[in-house]
Amino acid sequence: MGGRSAVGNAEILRFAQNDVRYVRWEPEDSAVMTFGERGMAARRHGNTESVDNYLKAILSLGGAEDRRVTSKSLADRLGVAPASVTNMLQKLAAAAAPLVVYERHRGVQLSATGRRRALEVVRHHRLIETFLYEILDYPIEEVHDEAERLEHFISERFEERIAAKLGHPTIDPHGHSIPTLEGEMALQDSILLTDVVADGTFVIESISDRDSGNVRLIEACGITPGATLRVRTGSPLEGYSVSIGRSTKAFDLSREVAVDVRLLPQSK
Amino acid sequence: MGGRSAVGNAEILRFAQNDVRYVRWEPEDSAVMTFGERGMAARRHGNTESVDNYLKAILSLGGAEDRRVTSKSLADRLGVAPASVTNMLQKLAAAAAPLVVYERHRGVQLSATGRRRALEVVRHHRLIETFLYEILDYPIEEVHDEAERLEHFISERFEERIAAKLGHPTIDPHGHSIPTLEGEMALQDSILLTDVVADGTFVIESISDRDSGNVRLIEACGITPGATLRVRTGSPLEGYSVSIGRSTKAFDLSREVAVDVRLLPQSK
DNA sequence: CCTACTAATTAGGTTTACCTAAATTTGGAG
DNA sequence: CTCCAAATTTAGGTAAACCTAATTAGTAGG
Repeated sequence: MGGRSAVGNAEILRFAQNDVRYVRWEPEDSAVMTFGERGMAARRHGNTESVDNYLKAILSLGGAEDRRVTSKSLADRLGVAPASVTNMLQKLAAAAAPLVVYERHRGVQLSATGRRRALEVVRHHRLIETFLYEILDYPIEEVHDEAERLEHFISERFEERIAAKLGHPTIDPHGHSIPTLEGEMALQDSILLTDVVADGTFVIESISDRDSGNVRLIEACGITPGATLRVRTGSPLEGYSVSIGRSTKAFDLSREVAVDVRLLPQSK
Repeated sequence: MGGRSAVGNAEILRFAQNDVRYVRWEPEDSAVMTFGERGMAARRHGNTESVDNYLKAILSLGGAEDRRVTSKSLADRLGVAPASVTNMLQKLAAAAAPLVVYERHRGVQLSATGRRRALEVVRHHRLIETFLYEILDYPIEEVHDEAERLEHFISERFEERIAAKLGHPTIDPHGHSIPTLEGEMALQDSILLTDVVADGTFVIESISDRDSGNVRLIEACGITPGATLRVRTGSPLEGYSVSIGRSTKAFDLSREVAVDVRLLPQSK
């Protein structure tokens, strides 16, 4: 608890609270209680870990606009064979309370039920990350893997308790917004560092947590959500030269690393 | 935070530290790395959740003396069919680094490797219970179920961090001792409340966490590890009349509830 | 010593979530 | 408008962990 905060600074917090659009969906069929606690395969909320992971992947790949997601992209994201994806999608779509909308050969989207569950898992993930970072003093690059495992197994009570302990945070340590209990997630229109075309100054919105090596590297430069970043683009071979705040020390980031950094236009 | 302590009072703590015998085993074959991270079924440490549960059950039913455990008792404990137990035991015994010693028709015991793993899981369970109770302010009767789920999925880092945060506790909120990182567990020679034959005064050692209803009921009477209990036995129909400390208010406990309470002889 | 009875095992199935290999589709290039 | 390569789907399998039903081993009583 020594000077760490889930929120980088006041600036980004203000932004998050003002410039927000909500994705909402009606709780049409609230219950997913089709399973009968049968063969011990169904877990805590009725979904298996695997199902949860498919839902999360579809949410993430479909983006806020809810684009159709291809089997191939899911297979790549989840590290399974395309045929496995097809099987799973068929099962998810055929269920009594379908979690996805699926048409053979034309991709999937989440159903209302599926999206609700996906956001619940994302909420768990981000609350756990925040908790590990704030309360258990995890190194930032280790929170993702632990959260990825635990997100499937915590109870509602656990979720509620850590949220309370953290003061109901809205942003996780990587700068990602935490969906609410009601399943709403704030959207921010940030851009990738790799999409910056002209030199300029930005506020760091978030860091992708997919590669822990990159996270460590990025944070080691002082690139952390809420900080100010000055970008000098296109300078060396495909890299980005950046400096933090009013520091004169510049860091060169490879394109591969830069793609994990998202920026907001400098507010004023 | 808030006057709660995993250890009932100084008395029991002193007892636990003095009157301790260790169960130790040499780390003959440290590695259980036979699995190849294959079909996604193998988890964090190589064992599946199910395997861990069998090991825990064998440890618990075999007791400190490491008695042979029957298939039937395992089936009852785990809530599975006897045939399933046989299957699993055969698999565990046949592995490259066997987790159990098993002879058909004459029960199982843990191997050195199996016991180490079982104690590790018990350590996780009890640390998590303590953590939920102390840090997340869970009601005592809810810690068991949550720990039962999470114990299989936390990393070494998580274990280490919560242990540190809690000040490396040796006893969980139910009064059970927490195995050390090295796989040693303190043994206390406590007796069941139901084994008390003559009226007397005792120190409450621990409360079984198997039935959350009983836990709530027992703790609601003020029966908590470390407290002093005066027992008046055989009074009503098979029940026990007990009172706490120097209180004059007596509670009647059914035999069914009393079996969940373990006592230490009054120290002096 | 032989018979019940219970415990334990074997045999044969199911479900979940994967995989590989062999069709199919689809969509874009020519 | 045809053809091909990439994307998908179908078909057929595997490994975990269960289950039920049928068989075999122990063991206690007569």
